[in-house]
Amino acid sequence: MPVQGSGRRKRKRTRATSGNATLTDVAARAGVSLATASRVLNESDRKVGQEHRERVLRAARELDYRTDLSAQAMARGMAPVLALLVSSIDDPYFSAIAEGVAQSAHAHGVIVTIAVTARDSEWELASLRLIRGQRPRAILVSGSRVSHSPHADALLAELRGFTDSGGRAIFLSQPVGGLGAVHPANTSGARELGVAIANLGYRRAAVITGSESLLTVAERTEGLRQGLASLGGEIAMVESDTFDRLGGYRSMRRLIESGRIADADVLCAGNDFMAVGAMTALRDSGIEPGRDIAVTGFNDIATAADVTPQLTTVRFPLAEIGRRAADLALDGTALPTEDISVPGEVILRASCPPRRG
Amino acid sequence: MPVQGSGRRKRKRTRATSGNATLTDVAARAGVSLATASRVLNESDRKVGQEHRERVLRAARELDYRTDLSAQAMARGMAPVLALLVSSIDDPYFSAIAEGVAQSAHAHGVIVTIAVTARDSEWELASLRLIRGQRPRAILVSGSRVSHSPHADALLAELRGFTDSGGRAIFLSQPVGGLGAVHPANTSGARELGVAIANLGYRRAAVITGSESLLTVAERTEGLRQGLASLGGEIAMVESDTFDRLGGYRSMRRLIESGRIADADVLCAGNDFMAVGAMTALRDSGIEPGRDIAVTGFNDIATAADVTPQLTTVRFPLAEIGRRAADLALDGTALPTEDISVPGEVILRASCPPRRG
DNA sequence: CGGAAATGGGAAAGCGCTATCCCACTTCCG
DNA sequence: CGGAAGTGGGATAGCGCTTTCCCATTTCCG
Repeated sequence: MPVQGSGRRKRKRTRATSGNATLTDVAARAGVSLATASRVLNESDRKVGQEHRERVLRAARELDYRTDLSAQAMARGMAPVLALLVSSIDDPYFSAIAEGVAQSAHAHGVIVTIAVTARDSEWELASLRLIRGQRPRAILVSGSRVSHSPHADALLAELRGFTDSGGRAIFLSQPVGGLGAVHPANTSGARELGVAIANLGYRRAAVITGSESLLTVAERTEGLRQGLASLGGEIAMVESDTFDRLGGYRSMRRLIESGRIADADVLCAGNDFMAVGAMTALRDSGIEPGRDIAVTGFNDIATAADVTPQLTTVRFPLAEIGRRAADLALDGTALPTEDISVPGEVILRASCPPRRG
Repeated sequence: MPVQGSGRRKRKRTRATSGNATLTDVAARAGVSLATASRVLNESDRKVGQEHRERVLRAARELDYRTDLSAQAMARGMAPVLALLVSSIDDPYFSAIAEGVAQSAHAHGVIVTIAVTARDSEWELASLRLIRGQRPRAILVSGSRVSHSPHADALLAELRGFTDSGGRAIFLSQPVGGLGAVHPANTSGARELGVAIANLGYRRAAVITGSESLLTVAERTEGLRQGLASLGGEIAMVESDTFDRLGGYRSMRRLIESGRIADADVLCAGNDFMAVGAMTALRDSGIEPGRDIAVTGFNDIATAADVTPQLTTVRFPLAEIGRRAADLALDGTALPTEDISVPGEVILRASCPPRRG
C-alpha cells in the first residue's frame, strides 16, 4: 500500500485581499498571540498587560491594520451594521430620517446599509431578505405600511424571524406586531394644527390627502377633525389621491371643478407635497392661495418656506426621529418594544393669514 | 503518564445566530456534500447533476436558507456591497444620486452601505476606513472635493489602497488621481445656460456662488462666462458665500446694499438653493425676481418648479449619474478609469422672461 | 509557608462559505 | 481493448477573527 504524502498547498496571501494586514500579522509583529492582539484591539474585558497592549497598538498602527468586518461579523455572529429600509431615499421625508440614522450610526461606530424599496412590496421583501443575510444588529423600517396586506404579513414574518435570531427591528411609522416604533405624533400634531387654524378664524376645512388605508393619512385627518371641532369647526370634505404633488394637484382640480371648494375656507393637505400641488391647481383656476383660501401642509419640507405664500405646516423633527430610533436599536440590550411618539410643531406662515371678517 | 482525552466542547447552534439554517444544514438535508450545495446555490461553472441540483434547491427552500453574506464575503475575500460616500444624504442633490445608485445596486443584487461625512474631512476619513473594513466591491465618492487639501490627499491615499487591494473606486464629481468618474457636465451645461439667457436678451450677469475652490463652482462660472461671451454678454460681478440657501441670501444682500446689483440684468446663482435664497433677499428689498431682474439656478431641485416665479435652471440627470457610476463599478472587470461627463439640460422658466426692450 | 485565588497569556476550535484537490466512473478513440 | 479525456461528487483547507479552555505565575492569607 503506497503511503503517499498528501502535500496540500498553502496558498498564502494570494487572494484579492492581499495588501491588507490581518490580525495575525499584527500579533506576529507585536510578538504576542492572536488572542492577545484581539483582546487589545477590542477592549475586551480580559485584561492585557500594559507592555503587550502598547506593542499591539503600535504594530497595528505601523501595519495600518483595520479589522475585517466580515470576519469579525462571522466570528461574532452579527455584523456592526444598521440596516435602513425606506421606500425612497430621494424624498425629503425619508432622507431627513436617514440623516439622523446616519448620525447615530456613526456615533456608534456602525455602518449603515440602506435598501430602497420603491414602494414595491416584492422588492421590499427581496431587499429585506438580502439585508438579513448581512446579519445586521438592527433593521429600521420606514415608510407607512398599509395595515393588512398579504405582503405586509410576509414582511412582518421576515422581521420577526430576524428578531427571533437575536436582531432588533424598529418601525419608523406605526408600531406593528409588538415591535418597537419611533414615529411622528401625527394625531396630536394634526390636532394642534386644527386648533391653530380654528383660532385664526377658519371653520370649514377641505382635506386632500392620500389613501385612507395609510395610517399616517388616517391619523392626520382624525387629528385635524378633533382640533377643528374643539372650536366649532369641521372637515367639510375629503378628497383622496396619491400622497404626492400630483395627487394634490388632481384632487384640488376635482374639488374646484365640482364647485365644492367654495364651501371651504381652508385647504388642509395631507403633506406639503400635496399642498404645493394644490396651490398650483388653485392658481391655474385663478384662486390665489393665502388670499382667497388658506392652505396648510404637513412635514415642513424645505420647499414649504420657499413657495409663495409660505406654507403653514406641522414640522416633525425627522432627523431626530431617525436618530432616536437608531439609538434605541443600537443601545441597551432588551428588545425595544415601546412606541415612542415624537411631537410636532405647528409652523404658521403666510398661507394662513388671520381670517378676515 | 496519564493519557487524558482532551475533550473539547462542541458548541453547536448556540450562538445568537441560531435559528438561521446554514449551507451545511441544506447539504445535509439534501443528502449531498457541502461543496455540491454551494455549487448549486452559486451558479458556479462546475456542473451539478439535475437530480442533486433539485434536491439542494428544495432543501434550501424548505429550510428558508439564505446565504450568510459575511461568511461568503470572507471566503471570497470581498463582500457583495457597494459603498456610497456623500457629504449629506438630506440634500436633494445627493439623495437623487443615491436613488440611482440604489437602483443599480439592487439590479446587481448588491447591498448599498452609505456613509454620511457631514462635510467633515476627519469624519470622512474615519468613515472611509470603517467602510474599507467591509471589503466592498466598490466605493463611490460623491461631494465636490476641494482640490488639494491635506485631508483630500489622505482620502485619496486610502482610496488608492482600496483599489490596490482589488476594489474599485469611482468619483461622482471630478476625476482624481487616475480613478474613474461620472459627473455632471458643469461647464457645458453652464455654457448652454449662458447662451440661452443671452438669447433672451440678457447681457450683464451677477453671479453668486460658492467658494471658487470647489471645482463645481469654478466650472459653472467659467461655462457661464463662455456662453454669455459668445453673444456679447459678460459676467459683471461675482459674489461668493456658502453654497447653500443662506449663502445665496447673504451674497444677494451684499450686492443690493452696495448698489452693484443695479449694473446687472440677470442673477445667476451657483445652484438652486442659492437662487431661492437670493430671491427672498430680492423681495425683501422690493425687487421682484423675474420682473425686475431675471434669475437662474442649477440642478433643478424639486423646489425650482414650485417657487414663484418658477426658476430657470440646468437639470442634470442625477439619478442616472448615480446609476451609471454604480453600473460602471459593478460591471466589467477592468478598473474603470474613464471620465464620463453627463450633459445637462437647460430648463427655461418664468424667472427668465424674454428681456423687454 | 502551603494551598487557594487572582492574573495574564497562549493554543486552538469554530463561525459559514468557497474553491482547490482528489477520486471514482464514464465515455472516446486510435 | 487499453489508456486518455471528460464528468460529477466529495473532502477539506483555509478566509480573519472571537472566545473558550487551559496553564504558568503571582499574590493572598489563614
